[in-house]
Amino acid sequence: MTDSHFDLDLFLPYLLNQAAEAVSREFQAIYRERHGMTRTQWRVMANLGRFGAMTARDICAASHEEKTRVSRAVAALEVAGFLARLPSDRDGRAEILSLTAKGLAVFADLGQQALSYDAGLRAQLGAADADALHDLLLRLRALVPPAAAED
Amino acid sequence: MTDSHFDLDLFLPYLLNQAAEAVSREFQAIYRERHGMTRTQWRVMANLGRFGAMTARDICAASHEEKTRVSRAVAALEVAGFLARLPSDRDGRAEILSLTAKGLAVFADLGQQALSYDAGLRAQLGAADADALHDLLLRLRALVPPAAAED
DNA sequence: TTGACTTGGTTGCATATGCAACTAAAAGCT
DNA sequence: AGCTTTTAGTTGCATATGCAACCAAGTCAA
Repeated sequence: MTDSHFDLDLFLPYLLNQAAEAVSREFQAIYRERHGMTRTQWRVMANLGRFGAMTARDICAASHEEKTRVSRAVAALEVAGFLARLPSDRDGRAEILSLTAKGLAVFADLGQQALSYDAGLRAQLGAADADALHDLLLRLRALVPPAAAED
Repeated sequence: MTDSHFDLDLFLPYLLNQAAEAVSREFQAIYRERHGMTRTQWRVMANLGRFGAMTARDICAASHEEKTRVSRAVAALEVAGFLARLPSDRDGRAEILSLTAKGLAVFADLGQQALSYDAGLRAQLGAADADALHDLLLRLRALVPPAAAED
């Protein structure tokens, strides 16, 4: 991006999106075909699988997602029988979410898939470059102020 | 991603999306607020601005986008008076798209915004790291097979 | 020329999402 | 206690998108 004329192909936001879309498209096929799940649903599962029972709010905070998205994903996952809600005894508004046995099985499956997909990606990039990328992405995310929806 | 339990925060596709979304959200505010434009619309403009007159098909090929998306973006941009369609004299199906004077002005504006946004991003990452990121993203995009919709 | 297949582009339909408005429970404050 | 302000979640509405089906112009081959 040295010259004064604009070239999309040198534009970081564009490249980021292209790469993200390309990679996501591939992995999406997995959770979609195997469990009829949407990306947000998969993320919710991933959070519950990793951290155990937590509220929708916690998931929003942990995964930088908007509450509407999470709310709908949770509803769908409940219908699918992957998670259960329990009223919180500390806060009458909140609900404690946790994976059902069925949900745990799905998470185990997708977790494995994710690990191997990720490993494949890193192998193709080379370990050192993959780590560098990982690091850069974290820095980028941190650079940008959080979504307004996170208040 | 060394252990066998899956952690979303170490998952490259997830990080890629987070970073892309964070960055896009910011820049989106610009073309959205200034010209009421959607991301695909902005990309179409960017292609036309950079390459001059071309068909929708060419845009799809150049920007790895799906034809439906491009088709609708073109329709909206035409309504907004940013681009014009001319029947191709070589192919009765194709239409040659080009920016109107108004469209060129918008492109000039957004091009500048993009350049400076990109420069800001690169400055925050540091020139060397920014270049490394740029390179990694291109490699990533190339790694993944193109969308099925591109046939 | 005629018929089969490909290709540029559009449209219908179903779904995911953003945003704003809304409900109900908590917290603060006086 | 009584009142205002947050906060956890949900919902309505408008819009963007994916996918498959579709139309019309081209291409190819006999």
